[in-house]
Amino acid sequence: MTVVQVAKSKPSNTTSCEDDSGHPRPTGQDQYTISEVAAWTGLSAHTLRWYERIGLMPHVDRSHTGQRRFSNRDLDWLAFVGKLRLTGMPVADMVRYAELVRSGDHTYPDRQALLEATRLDVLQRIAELQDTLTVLDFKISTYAGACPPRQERTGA
Amino acid sequence: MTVVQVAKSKPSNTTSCEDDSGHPRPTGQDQYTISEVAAWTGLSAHTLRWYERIGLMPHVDRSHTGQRRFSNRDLDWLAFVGKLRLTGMPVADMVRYAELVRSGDHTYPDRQALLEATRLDVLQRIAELQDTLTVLDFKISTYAGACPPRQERTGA
DNA sequence: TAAGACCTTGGAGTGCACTCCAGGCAAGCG
DNA sequence: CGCTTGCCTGGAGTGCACTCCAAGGTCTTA
Repeated sequence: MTVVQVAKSKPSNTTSCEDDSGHPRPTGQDQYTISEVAAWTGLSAHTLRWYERIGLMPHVDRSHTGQRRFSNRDLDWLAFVGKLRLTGMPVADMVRYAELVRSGDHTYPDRQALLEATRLDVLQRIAELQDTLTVLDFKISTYAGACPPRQERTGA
Repeated sequence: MTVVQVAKSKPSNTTSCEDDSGHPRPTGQDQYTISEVAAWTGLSAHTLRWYERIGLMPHVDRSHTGQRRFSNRDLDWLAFVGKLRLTGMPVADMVRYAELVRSGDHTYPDRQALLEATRLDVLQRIAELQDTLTVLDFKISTYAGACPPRQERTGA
């Protein structure tokens, strides 16, 4: 039934306290133009500016002429936001999380709660998807000729 | 993608060649008003009418006064559509599938191809979600106090 | 120094999937 | 009979997440 497995928590080779925020970036620099970041993240430059405007990005550095210069830290944040986005979290909630981060260390419990709620959502969505997979596989097998669905009785 | 909301549907344990399109429905009848169907599917009456309008539903029977009377077959179809919706398939694609069904048996290969493509999407989405789970678990573990992230270096 | 690619802004526009509204018909009840 | 509840229609409105535009400044390469 083509199961893809649920919720294995991370393989975790790096379980140390040190995170990996310093890993090498595209150009090896710490200054990226908006189009470089767009290419790297897959987001459009429009979207990156929009993220900043709505408070989903910390304030991005500017060159002396006012152009954005993204740092590696910004890229890390964007990568994380990309993960949150994949979970289906609404942008408004991501903004809320960003606000918590900006508010300082005393928001740790709130942030943890938010991520845990998200985690539960993800778990549920995975379960739903696996359920659809079962249905899909069944339908596909009927179309595969093993069992021609006379008259499309289920309507599908 | 952002798949939102559910619409819990029948468990459907029968996996034989015989489909289960005749199993007992809420009231045991074969005639349901739009509000009964809305309650049962979790969709709004508005949405059900809209589905019919855009061609996502086969033509629904009407009472002598023109009110919709949904059949068990309609409910089956709706349950399947709910599954497709959970996969994140755009409504336009579901309509396309519905058109194939209406076109007759010679569209089996197309339908199969469509479902197989969807299946692959689902597999990929599950993989993505499991990936986000890894990230989420790691973040949560840092907030859990085992290892307070000094200075929020990763930005999260 | 000039062309052309790239960046800036606020605000307007887009596409999707609903969601609601106005105005009206129909059935059941006291 | 009037009242309430439920349903009908076409079309307009909503919320989200972008996406694009106009008008202009900047950077790079020839």
